[in-house]
Amino acid sequence: MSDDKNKPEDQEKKHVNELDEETLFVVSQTFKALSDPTRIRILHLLCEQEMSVNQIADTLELRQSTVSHQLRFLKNLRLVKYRRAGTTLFYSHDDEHVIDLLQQTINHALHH
Amino acid sequence: MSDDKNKPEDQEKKHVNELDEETLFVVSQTFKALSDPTRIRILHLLCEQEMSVNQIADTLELRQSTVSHQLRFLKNLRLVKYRRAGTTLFYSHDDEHVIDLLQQTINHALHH
DNA sequence: TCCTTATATGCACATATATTCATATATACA
DNA sequence: TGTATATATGAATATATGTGCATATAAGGA
Repeated sequence: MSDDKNKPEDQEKKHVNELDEETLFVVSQTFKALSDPTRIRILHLLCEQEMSVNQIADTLELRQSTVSHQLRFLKNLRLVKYRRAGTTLFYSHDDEHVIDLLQQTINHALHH
Repeated sequence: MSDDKNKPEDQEKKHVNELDEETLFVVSQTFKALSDPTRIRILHLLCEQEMSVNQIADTLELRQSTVSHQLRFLKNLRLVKYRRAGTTLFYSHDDEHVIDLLQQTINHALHH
């Protein structure tokens, strides 16, 4: 058997730019936001319409505090925003790119 | 101010299909794989070329066992594969969709 | 002001996760 | 078979994470 097959170090070695720390942080945070089933369910809801905290909790059968905690997490990453109407806060998604990643991955999972 | 603005329940309410449990699991696992800086660095390396466990460890300045543990994680999700050459295992990526998600997100982070 | 409703927050706790060390396994070769 | 090299694995540990309870805050209406 030929040696080339086992020695990728002999090939033209492409230089891979190591990711800088900030990029690494942003990327990992983005995926971390999407790695929890509860947050996925919330964002999936908000794909289509804005909803109040209690509407989300009722729809997904979650505690109000659980939803509030996760919305804070998503808000800190600027993945959701809200508008106030009296005492009610209507949340909606605020990052098209992240919603796009989520939709892609859901579709991929559904069709495979 | 008009009432409509504050009553999304008056709007035609689109029915949002709740994600089934299996889809939710697959999607969250996929993003979980990409949520750790070490795994991101490994996958980013493997975007461009296959590498042995020790090459990865040397390049990224990680312990051999750390790399091996993470590769097992990625292998279980079929995100990487390997070929054997003697005692050496050359790992490469094995899921174009996931690599695509990673590249998109890195580019997005770099350009914003 | 008092009461009600909607949401946020702090704390506690259980669970999940990433890493390391030490060691086991596997392959090649003398 | 014995040795060297490459990788995998198990146990231990420190840290991160998600959730629930209780309570605080905030806004609106009587």
